Amino acid sequence: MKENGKVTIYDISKKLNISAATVSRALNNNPKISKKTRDLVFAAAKEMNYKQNRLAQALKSGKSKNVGIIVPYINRNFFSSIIRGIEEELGPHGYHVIICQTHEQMETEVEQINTLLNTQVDGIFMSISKSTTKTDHFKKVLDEGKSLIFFDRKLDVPGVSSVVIDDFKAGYLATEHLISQGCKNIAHFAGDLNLEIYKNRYEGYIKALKDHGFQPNPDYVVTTLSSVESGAAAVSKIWELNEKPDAIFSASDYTALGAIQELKRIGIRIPEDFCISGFSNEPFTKYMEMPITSVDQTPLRMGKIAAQVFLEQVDSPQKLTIEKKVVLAPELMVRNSSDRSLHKLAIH
Amino acid sequence: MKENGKVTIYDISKKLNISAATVSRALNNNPKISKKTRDLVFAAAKEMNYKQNRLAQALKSGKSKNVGIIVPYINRNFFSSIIRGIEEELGPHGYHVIICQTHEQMETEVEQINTLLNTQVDGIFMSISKSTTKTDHFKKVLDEGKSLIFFDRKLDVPGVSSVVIDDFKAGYLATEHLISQGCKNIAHFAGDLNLEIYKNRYEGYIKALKDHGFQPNPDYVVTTLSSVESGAAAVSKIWELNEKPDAIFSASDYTALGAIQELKRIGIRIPEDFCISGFSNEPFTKYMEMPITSVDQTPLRMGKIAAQVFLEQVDSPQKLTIEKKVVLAPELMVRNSSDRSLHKLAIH
DNA sequence: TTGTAAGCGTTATCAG
DNA sequence: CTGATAACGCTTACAA
Repeated sequence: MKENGKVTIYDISKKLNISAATVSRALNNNPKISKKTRDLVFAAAKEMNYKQNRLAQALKSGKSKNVGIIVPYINRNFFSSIIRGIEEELGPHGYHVIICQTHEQMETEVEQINTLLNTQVDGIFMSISKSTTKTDHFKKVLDEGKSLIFFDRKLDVPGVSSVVIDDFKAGYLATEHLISQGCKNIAHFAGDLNLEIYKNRYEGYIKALKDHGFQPNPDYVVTTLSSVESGAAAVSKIWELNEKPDAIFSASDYTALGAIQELKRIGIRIPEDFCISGFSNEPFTKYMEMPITSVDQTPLRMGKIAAQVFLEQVDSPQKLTIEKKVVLAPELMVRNSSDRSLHKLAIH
Repeated sequence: MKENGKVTIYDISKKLNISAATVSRALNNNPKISKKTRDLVFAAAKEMNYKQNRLAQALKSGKSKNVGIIVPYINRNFFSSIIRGIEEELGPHGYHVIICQTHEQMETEVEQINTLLNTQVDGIFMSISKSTTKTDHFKKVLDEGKSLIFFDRKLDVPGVSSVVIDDFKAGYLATEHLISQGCKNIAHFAGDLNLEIYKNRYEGYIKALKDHGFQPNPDYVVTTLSSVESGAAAVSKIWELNEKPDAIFSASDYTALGAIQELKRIGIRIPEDFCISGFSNEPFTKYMEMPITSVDQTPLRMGKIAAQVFLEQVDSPQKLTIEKKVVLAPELMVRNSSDRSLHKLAIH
């Protein structure tokens, strides 16, 4: 029957003694085809194990029904959850998702964008790398008439849509929460302040302090890498101060964890003496013996919404002019590391 | 200059007054092209911002330079790490990876395979869903002359290559380790024994017991879901036995965590009174206050090796006959939850 | 060394 | 309602 899985509409047309065009129309449920031939075609297609060649379709139509997703690393919970959200939203619409990693290198990012464009994706979703400063490669995507959507980490580029969480609000909420627990000297473990997300978290922290009558203390702000070791080191650093903090709002769950470990090591009781909040709601935060308060960025939702923004754009005729900025509300997950309500009696 | 990013070799050929064929050859560094025209073509291509259309290339050559990866869920650390491994190995060879999820449904798995074949991927990597029993859809892939590679969860299908870890050995190692810590009554929290991986872990556990002179006790084997709650429930169950166990080899890190929480709740000291080992080396296991012993499945390496197997096959002319079975060695990560060496003095 | 022309599998246009 | 034909952008015999 089939020689090597290469059945085309042409084969069907020969078998039925009709033209390939008719077969194509029948397969696409073109209304001008008689029910009779349509049934005939479907039957033959099934029998001959025919499969549409999406490559040919794509070449003809100019739409590949593929989208690209570029992230620093695939195997970070936050990113893989976003990818999952995009896939689940776009899959039912017939799209496939192609995944690329930048390893935080701008150079790689540029390259990935180029190969994705070569491959004729219909759009690109991405979180920019930490080292990205230029924006030429983003403009190229728009020049080709494809939509570009940033999620989480973005840069302001005209014409580019974005879906992010309100990092400012997240920083504000977390800090306010610590204040509500009675903390007076709140430190902040910040990420790279050149990245918008970290800067916003920092500014939310500052604003919350001021709004509640606290004077921000620059000594209390430590820039850290997102790692356990970095968190422990940062605690050592602030512990040298005369007036020691009694809380930390950390922009990373990993540094928060490192901080907790170090604080315990030097005999500080949490949350009685010291409260702490992380950021990202990494899976491990809720599994700890002392679950860590953290900000949930709702990555699954973020992915789904990014996908919806994309769908709106491809369906729209004047797509290039659309530029949608979605800002999602973060969710503070209060857990033992900062929840004194359970310890109130013990304190006094 | 460029109207809408649609520059083709034809545009270049017109501009240079040469044929499109020559342009194509020049771009592909065909040696029969004079250096002069080659340089001219490259210069013009760059100036006109020409981009190869990989779709057209793919249609012509029959190779899309895309591969599909099908997993139950993208945002599981184990799977996303494998995907990362595949991407990093295949990227430099010009391949893109397309990702699909099955949500553990065989029906979805069949569908995903079909759409991937429609889209002309050059090969498919996958971990089968829990509910998969049939193998027709796998045969279809082979019938189309594409290579199919299973990783971790597999079924035996002639012609399909696979990369897995030695789950039997992993079960054996973990159990033997618990025995070496002095445990006498070792329970096993098993996964669905219809899946090869869980059956092998179970059998490794049984074999280790026997090899060390212990009589396996069916009451000590509890089938669990991979969840924290399920782990706690399983502990309650074995705690009803007259002769209570003094160790657990759990086929999942989540059940191991649930077990630890429940054991602590009822006042059991770990590892002094009770040792426990999980499976998968989930990130949280090492971050716990009491880090959990676990089996590392080296997913990154697994992905890279799966990719290498694929590359060998596409390069080979007789690809269909090749069937490679790779079995990787697991790594037992011994941590506090089962390490009595630090507590020896305290015990006696 | 370069040009001509056919073809990869579809779909759209134009006839009939 | 159906057929012929061109075209999407590229590669590759076959010629020149």
